[in-house]
This record gives sequence, structure tokens and C-alpha cells, in this order.
Amino acid sequence: MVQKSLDFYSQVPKKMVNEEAKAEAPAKNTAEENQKKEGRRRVFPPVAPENLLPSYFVSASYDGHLKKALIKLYEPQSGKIYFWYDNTGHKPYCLTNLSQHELEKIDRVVHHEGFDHFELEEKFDPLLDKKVTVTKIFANDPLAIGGKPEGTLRDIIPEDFPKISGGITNSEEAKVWEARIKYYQCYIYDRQLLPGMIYEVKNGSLSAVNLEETEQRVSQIKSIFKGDTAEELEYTEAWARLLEYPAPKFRRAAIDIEVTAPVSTRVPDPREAAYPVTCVSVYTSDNQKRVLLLKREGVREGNEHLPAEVSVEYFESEEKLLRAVFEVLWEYPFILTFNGDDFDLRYLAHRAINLGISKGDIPIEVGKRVCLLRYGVHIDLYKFFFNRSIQIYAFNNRYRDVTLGDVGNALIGVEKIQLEKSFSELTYTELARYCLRDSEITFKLTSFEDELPMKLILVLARISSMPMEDVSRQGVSRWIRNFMHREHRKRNMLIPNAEDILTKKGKVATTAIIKGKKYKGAIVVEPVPGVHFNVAVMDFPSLYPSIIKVWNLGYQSILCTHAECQSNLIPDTPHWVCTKKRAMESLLIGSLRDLRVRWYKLKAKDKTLPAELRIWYNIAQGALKVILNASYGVFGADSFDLYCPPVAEATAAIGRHSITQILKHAESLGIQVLYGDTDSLFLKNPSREQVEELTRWTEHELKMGIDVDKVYRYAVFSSRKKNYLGVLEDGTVDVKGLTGKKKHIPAFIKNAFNKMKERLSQVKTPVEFEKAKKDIADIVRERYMRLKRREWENLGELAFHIVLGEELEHYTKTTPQHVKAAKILKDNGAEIRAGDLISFVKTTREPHVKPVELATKNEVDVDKYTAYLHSTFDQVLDALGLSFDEIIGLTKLERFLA
DNA sequence: GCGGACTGCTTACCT
DNA sequence: ACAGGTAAGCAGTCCGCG
Repeated sequence: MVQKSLDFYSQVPKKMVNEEAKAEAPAKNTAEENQKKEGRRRVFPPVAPENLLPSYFVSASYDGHLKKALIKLYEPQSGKIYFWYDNTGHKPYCLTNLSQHELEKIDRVVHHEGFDHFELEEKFDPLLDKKVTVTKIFANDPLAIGGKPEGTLRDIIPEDFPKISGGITNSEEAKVWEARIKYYQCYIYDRQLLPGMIYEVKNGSLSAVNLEETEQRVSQIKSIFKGDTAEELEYTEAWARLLEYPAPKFRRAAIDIEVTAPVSTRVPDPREAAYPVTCVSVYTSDNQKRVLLLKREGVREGNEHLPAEVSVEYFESEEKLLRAVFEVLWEYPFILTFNGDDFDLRYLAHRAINLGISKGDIPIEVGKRVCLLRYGVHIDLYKFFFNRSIQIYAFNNRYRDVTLGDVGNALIGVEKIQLEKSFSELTYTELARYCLRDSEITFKLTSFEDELPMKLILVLARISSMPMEDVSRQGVSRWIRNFMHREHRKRNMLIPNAEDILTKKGKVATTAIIKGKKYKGAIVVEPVPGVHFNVAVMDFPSLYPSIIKVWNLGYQSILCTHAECQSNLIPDTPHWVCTKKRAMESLLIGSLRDLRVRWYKLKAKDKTLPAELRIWYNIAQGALKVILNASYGVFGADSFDLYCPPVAEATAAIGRHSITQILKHAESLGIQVLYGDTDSLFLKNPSREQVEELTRWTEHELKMGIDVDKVYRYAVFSSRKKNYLGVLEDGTVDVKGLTGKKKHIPAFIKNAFNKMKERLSQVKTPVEFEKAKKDIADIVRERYMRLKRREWENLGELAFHIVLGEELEHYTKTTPQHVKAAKILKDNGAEIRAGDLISFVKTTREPHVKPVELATKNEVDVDKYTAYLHSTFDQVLDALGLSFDEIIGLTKLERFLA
């Protein structure tokens, strides 16, 4: 490593060529001037010079012409991408148990056009728990190994082996390993390169850059963890380095395109690209706001004006427009889109071909499911924000619908522009405004909180050893798989085939409560209904990762081969776990958990740190949270390459054991346990001593930490599990699972629920509580009366909003209400797809639902809404000792008396 | 032919 | 393509009932 001490935090890319161009150019460019810009010479590929300044490893791929791994380096000072090609002669390969002698008899192997040579190699087989000798088959081309439907070495070997093994072999069956790993990943692992980290090119070679200041912090972290074993410390250090190294400013451009079809309610097909691209907007980190418009017959300019800083450029021909857009794609290191994989970039590429633009001028590489860039890195934010883990754990479910409008609204508070006319009727200015707003939202979705999303992608790339493009598109199980693969290669371990893990360790021993699930999960303690003051919530921080750490869980250690380990049983199961050797997963996940709990969570809240660093730590802890939350589940997911059901089952079983033990102990200490779920216990008014004793006992007996997570001024439980409400000291109301919180219920009901929430937030004492009850009854009564009198502002208030989980044709067993509504919409010409949010109201006449936009006031089924109001409030009212019917009944009496 | 008990499907949520 | 557990509403079915 090379010593460097650069302040990467304050690095801002230098002003770019475009800045100069902008200064000279008038607000409105002519097509001729754009043509001049197009003429600017482009150097491709942008090969890194013999010596290159510190740069970020942002992407990797394979160059099919040079037959070499290619690494894309982002140099933040110039804001440019440089390509570095492998100079070590690394080649694609896979492994097999067949000997060279046996392989030589398979013609289709040795005469394969991609075949290169064989080598013997010793590897550690984690399933056999011993060293094995395998043959490494090298190829000239990754496609010779796999990645094609047929004719690849990984298929040929098991196919042809029986033909040659006429009794003269000692291999029982032909096996191939590691043939499904993408070549550039293989390269990354073998060379122990770390995507997302800083490298420089020195005399043509790639070397990691070492920042002194950061290394000091890594040492500081190590000293905090010095009580751990040397093995654990090694992992902690490696993770800490990945998480401590700074991030650059990302020089980037968001783009959005509009296509105008003559008459169409459908989204134009990007594969056909039959209609012209009429508008493209570009919104960049160096403050360019450009709108490129296609001149068309009969389109007016429009009256309103765009802000002065927006550059509006008109093009006489579509080809020139596309070429101008392509200049942006050749220029910026990071290109952001919202659904660019499936629409914007795909459309541009196909449209360019249709218009006769030569392939060499098109900067887009169109794949089956993705569109990548020949120069920079394309981040499709739709894919990133669609990721469930990102949605839930990184952004706390703040956006519901993965649309540009909803995500933009929820995260940055910028609205999409509402259109009142169809695309073909818009004036130039209207179209420009609309299109620019979309790229503005797209851009800003990456810039809030000091570029949080970009940095999150970078951190995830580091953890998972993946290119930024891949990490932003794939799910958490891929991230976890890849860092485990990396570790196998680092330890020279054979990466097992999924079916071999399953054959040896595929059996589960518990029965799930839910039909169709594979094994038993967590425990939920029956709640004590009612209102309880001073409730302490204790929980195990990252329970499952802690269990994986403390119990040494992993696919190698569970049901290991040693007879002497068989008595080391997992509670509630017949499974045993290894006592001799530490499992890789236990180390990887355990160290990650400890780092999050003992360093990153604390630092993210440390007000003595500079704000920028604190934000960075918050990003790091958020990334760890996402990974840790999934680290148990992946072992129970058959899509995971190291799928091992007993590991998942054991984790859950130990979780049940832990919470049961602590529950018993709490009760023996005389603490009333009001409720608990998986890893938490709700204690009624415990003394400080009782809490301390429980903590001490848990640490001693269960070898796991437990904290007071929060203290509720009071909590309200109904008799339902996963349904409660708690008010914190500062008046914050936590609502869990109650219908009033769910996002699908009508605003008319939700508003009343929120009013109740506000009222409950004021309550400090049992006496005040009694007063609040009367107000709550009033709130409910008011809502009820307004329903009965049909007094609502608009129908939208009464709409239910339910996500259509499947394509319409897929609902064959039943037809739920939202599906009925969706079908009505479809019959009215709307395009309905899985994932759409269906808004409907309940009506009196068959089929008792109507899409909200088609319904009228007098067909609303008031009784259904009353029933819904009733059930929504019952969840809270019965705990308060109130009854919906009595609240309503009272009004009847009042009316009678009046 | 009708209604209640039941199961199953679907969605949204909790940890 | 992380897991299992819980609640709720509705659709559809079964069964008893002269």
C-alpha cells in the first residue's frame, strides 16, 4: 500500500468543460451550436495512464475484445472515469473433481474452442472438512465455462463423463465447481480487490491507496475490540477499513426522456422505439439544467417561461438530439435514471439504431434486463428504491409506491408536475417543464443528506465486493453471497454447490405454525390487555446475528463431521454444532454485528463529530442494518447459494430459547412481562435494580447483550399480538400494527385515528387519561356522524388503496375487491400491471366496489364504512375500556332527548 | 335456498 | 427471490335444515 494523506471529504470535482461552455452559451442554444459540441474529440476507451491519481474502484466488467478483466476507476478531481485492464494474465476457470487424465479423454473439453489448459490445485472442501485436490480448467473466454444455454464446460463435463468412465476411474461422479461465478467477480476475489475502495495506478499496476488518517481510526477501532480473539479481530479490522475509508463527491447527471406517440394510452415499447424522442432533460451535479427539445410541426412555444438558469435547446432533427444526449452519456462518470434499464436508456439505444446511428456512437450497452454504459456507471434508481431491504430498513418504509412521484415526495418533498393534457398537446415549455422536473427529482433522490443514496451504494459495493451497477440492482441475498464467496476464495476454500449442502444438511426438525413454511420461527408473547404506565422495552440488539456469532453457526459448523461435537446440541432441535472450528459465517456476521452495535451506531449519534462524518457513520450503520437484518433469513431461502435450512432453523430455535429463558427469569425477579415479540420484552414498571439484574443475568447465562431500548410513559395493548400503541417520554406515539396505521385505509378513517393519536400524545398521568377518553369518544362520534350524514370533502377520502400483487390474469382462486376494481379500470381502457396501487370505494350495488375515479357520492356504502371505522377503533377502544357501540348509542340517546 | 361455520386467499404489518 | 408469525377482510365451500 502507498501512504497518502488526502482530504477526500472536501474534494469537489473541478469545474468541467461544460461550465465554460455554459458561461459562453446563451440560454437557448441552436442545433448548429450543439453540432459543434458533438464534434469534440472523444477518446475511447479512456485507458488509465501509467500513473493515475487516487481513484475509486466503481465498476468492473470483462472486455471481450481484449479478453481481459476491466476495472473502471473514478478519479474525483477530474471527475473522470479511467479504464484499467488486467496485467496479470488472469484467466477464467472452473474446478472439477476429475483428473487431468480423465478430462483429456473428453473430446468436447480438450477440443473446446475456449479451452486453454489444466492445472492441479489443492483446496479445502468445507463439506468434507478436508483438503482435496481438484483440477482447474482454464479457458480463454468466460463464455466457455458457463453463461450460455449449452456447449459450456460446466455442462459438458457431467454430460460426457459417463461415456469415458468405463470402470477405469476412481471418481464416482463428475462435479464442477465455481462455474457460475461471473468472471469479473472471480477476478475481484482472486486478486483480493475491493470495489468501492481507493486505488492508484503506478507504473501501469493497480495498488491500493492507504490513507493515514483513516488507518488511525481503524487502529482505534481495533483497540476498542482488543478483548476479542485474534481471529475475530482480523475480521473486525477488514470490515472497519471498508467502512471507514471516505467517499468521493459523485460527478453525475440525471436524465429523463419523453416520447410522443400520436394516439396512445400505452407506454411506448422501448424495444420497438417506434415514436420520436421529443424531449430529454439533463440535471447534473455541476449545476447544468438542460432541456433538449425536438422541433415539431404545429407545436407552440407556450406562454410561461422556464427559470433563467435552464438551458433550452431546440433540435431540427431527432438524430442530432440523440447525439447531443449521447454526449452526456460519454461524458459523465455516473448517469442516473428512474427506470432507465427498462425504458429511457433502452429506448434511446433502439431509437438510435432505428435512425441509423452507428453502433460505435451509441454509448449504451443493452442487456436482457439492464442497460449499462460503455463509459460510466448507470444507476437505475427505480431498481435501487424497489429493493425491499432498502425500502424498509434504509428508508423506514417512508415511500409506499415505487414511483418517481411517491419516492420523490416522501424522501425529498418534490412533487411531479401534474399534466392536464396528453403529451402530444403540450407546448414546448410545458413539455420541457415536465421533463426537467423528472430529472430534477431523479437527481435529488441521490443528493439529499450529503449524497446519502450514492454513498449507501458505495458502502454496499465495498461490503459485497460488487460493482456499483450490480449492487444497486441486486438484492441483499446477492450482497451476502458475494462477501461469503470472497471469503471462500481468500481462505482457499472450495465454494460448495448448493445441492451438495442440501444433501448433507438439508433436513429440518421443527414444524412451522404457518402452513407451507419450512420450520418454526419466533415466539410472540400473549399481551396483557389494557393501559399500562411506565413500560420499559428491553431487547437484544441484532438478536439473530448475535446468535450466529455466539453459537458458531454456519453451513460448515452445523451438523459437522466430528463425533465429539454431536453432544453440543441446539435447544429444541436435534441439530448439533461444531466445537472445534469457528464457522466463517459466524465470524463474518458476528464481527459485522459488533461493529454496528459497538461503533457505528454510537458514532452516528456522536454530536462531537463533524456533521459530515456523522452522516457518513449513519450511512455505514444503515448499510450494516440492512445486511444484518437479512443475514439469518438468507440461510432459509432456497434462492441463496449457501442455502442451509438447519442453520436458519437453529437460529430461530435459539432465539425462542433465549427469550423464553429471560422471560422466566424476569418473572422470577417479580417483574410483570406485558408482552414480547421475537427479541423484545415489555416490562411493567420495573425498578432499576431489576433491570440491572436481568441484564447481568442475560449476559452471564446467554452470553448476549440486552438493552433497555425505550421507556413508554404508557402503553396500550389490546388482546391482539403485534398490535399496540406506546407513548414515549417526549410525546412521540409509536403505533404498531394497528389498522389505523396501515397505508391502505381511507384517509377519512386515518384522519380520525391520527386525531386520537395526537390526543393520546398529551396524556401524562392516569388522571389525564380519563379526560382523554372522553375526547376520544368525541372524535369517534364525530366521524360516525359525518359518515351517517354523508359529510365528506371528496370521494378520495373514502378510497382504499391496495397494491395489486400479481398480474390480473393470475387471480384465479378468488377475486378480491381490489382485483374487481382493477378489472373495471382495465375495461375502461387503463393499463393495469402487477405492483399498481388500486384505489377504490365501497359501493352499495354489485359488485360492491368501484374505482374511485368512476364512483359518485350517492353510491357509497355508508354501512360498510361504519363497520370499518368500528373495527379500526375497536383495536384501541377495548383496551381503553370504551365501546364503539356505546359511543354511538349515546348519540342516539342525545338525539332522542333533544 | 339460506345462513353460519369453516377454510383459503390476499394484503399489510411486526420482529 | 432474506425468514416466520399475526391480523383482517373477503371469497368460496360445506353442511345442516324437514
